[in-house]
Amino acid sequence: MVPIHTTVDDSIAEIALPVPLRKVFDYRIPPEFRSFAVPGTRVTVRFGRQRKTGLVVKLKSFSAVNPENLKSIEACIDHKPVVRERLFKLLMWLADYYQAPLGEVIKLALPEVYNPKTVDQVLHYEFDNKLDSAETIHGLKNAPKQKQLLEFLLSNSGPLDEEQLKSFDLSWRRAINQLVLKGIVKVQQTPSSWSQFHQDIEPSLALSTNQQAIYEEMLERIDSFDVSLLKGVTGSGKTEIYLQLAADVLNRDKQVLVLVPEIALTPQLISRFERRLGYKAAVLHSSLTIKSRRRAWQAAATGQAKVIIGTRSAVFSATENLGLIILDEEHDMSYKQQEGVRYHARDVAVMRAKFEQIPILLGSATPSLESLANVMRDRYKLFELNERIGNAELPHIHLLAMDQLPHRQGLSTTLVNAIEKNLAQKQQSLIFINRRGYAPVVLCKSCGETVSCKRCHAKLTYHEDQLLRCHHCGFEQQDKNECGHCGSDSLIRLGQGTQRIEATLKKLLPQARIARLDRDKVRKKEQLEAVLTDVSNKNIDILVGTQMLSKGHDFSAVTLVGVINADQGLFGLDFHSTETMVQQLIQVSGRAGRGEKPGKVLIQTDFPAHPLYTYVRQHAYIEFATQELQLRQQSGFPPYRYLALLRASAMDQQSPLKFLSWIKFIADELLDDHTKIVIHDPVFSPMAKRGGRYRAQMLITSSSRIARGKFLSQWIERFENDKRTRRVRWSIDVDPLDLY
DNA sequence: AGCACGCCGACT
DNA sequence: GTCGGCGTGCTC
Repeated sequence: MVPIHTTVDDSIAEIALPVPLRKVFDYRIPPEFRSFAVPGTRVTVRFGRQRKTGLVVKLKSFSAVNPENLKSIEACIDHKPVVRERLFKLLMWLADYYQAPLGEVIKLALPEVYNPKTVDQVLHYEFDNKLDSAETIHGLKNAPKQKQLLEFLLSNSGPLDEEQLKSFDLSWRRAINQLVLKGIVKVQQTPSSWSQFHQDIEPSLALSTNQQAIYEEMLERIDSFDVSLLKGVTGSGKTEIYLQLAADVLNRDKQVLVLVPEIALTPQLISRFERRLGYKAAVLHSSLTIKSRRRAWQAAATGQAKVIIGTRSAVFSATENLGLIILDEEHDMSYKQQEGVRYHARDVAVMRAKFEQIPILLGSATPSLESLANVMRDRYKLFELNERIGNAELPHIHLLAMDQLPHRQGLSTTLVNAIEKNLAQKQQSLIFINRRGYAPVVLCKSCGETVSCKRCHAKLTYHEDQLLRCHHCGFEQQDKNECGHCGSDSLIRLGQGTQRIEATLKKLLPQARIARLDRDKVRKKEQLEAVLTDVSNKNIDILVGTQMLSKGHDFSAVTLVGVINADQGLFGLDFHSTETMVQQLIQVSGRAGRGEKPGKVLIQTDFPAHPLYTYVRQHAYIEFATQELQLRQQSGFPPYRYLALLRASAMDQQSPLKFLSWIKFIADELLDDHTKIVIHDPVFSPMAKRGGRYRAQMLITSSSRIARGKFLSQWIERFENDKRTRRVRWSIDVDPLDLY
């Protein structure tokens, strides 16, 4: 056969566009753009009748699309790739693994990429020195704000950037714009600069023998892909190992990426890394302003920022020369995105380390069962720090059998007495309860009905501000005196939330300074900081809160921890709930007695004989995990089988189930071999109605990750474009954590 | 997701 | 008569 000779000219580009379509689109590259339109650069294209910014994924010479239908790239935005190859590979892996459209993944990971206006520029403002300053200031006597701002500007030599002006006054922009309009102040655009170094540096601490051994072994693995799992009880000095390892990587002129759970990203943590490592950290998290996020992102991407600290989505930050990833509290569920592209930042971080050929360090006092299973499979290397630094001992954990103890309003007298004694000794106590609000149930005594949400199958929680709130959809209504069913006025508020516990404690211990920490109290980050500062300055004796309390905050002076209502996790619906419960109990216990004085933990329970509490009491986490892993294996749950959950919702009750039954039928046709993939029957979700929509779901389990991936993409392709699909809202969750 | 086309109801 | 509701179809 005569070979067909054709020129490979790479005149076609595959473009990823920010649309929820599981494909890339082919466009012709006009000759004048050939040198610019390379993978990782942004281009403008006509898409249907719209104009869109897209990212070049790859080049090719032929397209399967009819040449008449091919459009051309309109313009190139960049002169060099904004997403470099390794990161790009990671995003493509992610789109494939989580069954998400590539364009969506790019939008999620790099929200700025699709904004064509993204430029690395900062505005600087300067007094126009052709004018006479004294005269100009006098002329502004009727505009005090502008006058003040101008004086501030003049008191500094040279131009000031937006950050600096913000420090003068939060409403600076209005005034400066006026000054610019009047021609008093000149604006300049200059490339943003990043001041790399942090001023005051703290020396490193001496490592214990154990820490030193771990550190040295990790150091040997610093030049290649390697996953280390550092299991260290609270107060055992995990962070010191992070810091010293990070310092070594920085000395090799490489960057360090530090990932933490959302709630743990506090100024204290950032400043600790900065002071110890000597570099200013680029901080990335979801609630930053676009401008400061862009600055930090740019600093990381250009390699100016050596230390990058962030939450979940920071796992995607572009880097110049990444040398190490540290992921703290690796068991924390907030690493899993629970909407849209449902990725798990821990798993993505490990993949990223693999693509970058660098080590990754996962740390936790209570490692996830997935990670421990990976240790058993020899994929991760386990390091353990089982003792606390210095003289600190692990806290003593006692169970309070609620059926045998007098109690009122959910508080046993034993616990109250212990708090009181602690208070008398001027020591702090922490009370942990996993429920917000005042009372989780409002019940009519005469007809037995409870007040529930109109939009969800859930009971409304009574809050102190006389409002009944739904904790699932945000619905609120005024508290009323009459029962909606029988009209009687005998409504009672049952059960305890954080607010009622706080109120009861205030009544019982009027001399105590009590604070509360939950989502209602601390809506904003600053409020959280304020409470934490109050606690560490010893302005608070008793802190009542939800699991927010268990996340990484160092309350060094707390010597007593009380846990109310710990039993919820014992009979949870999820395969995951016992793991989470034990982790939470051990994590809150870890808040007790990190300083000189020993800590005490009191757990109120109705089931003191339950075996889970034995593990908790003995701090036997690894033993618990080993046992639990056996159960997971026997019952066919992760990490031994791989799951995917298909969810569907609609305004009417029947459509979601109908849809799922239909796609199950398609799946059964697709699968000739049922040994590797099992599709469960569609069922209503445990909370069948939420936010006004009816929900159903279907679980898929597989013994093979690869088989699951192949099946899912074939399956989705079959049903996603069918008009029956459009009657429902559907989503796929690969490796789901919540099965509801 | 957007955006258009298209076919039905209730308004100046 | 037409303004606008959202069902359906398409985007290289």
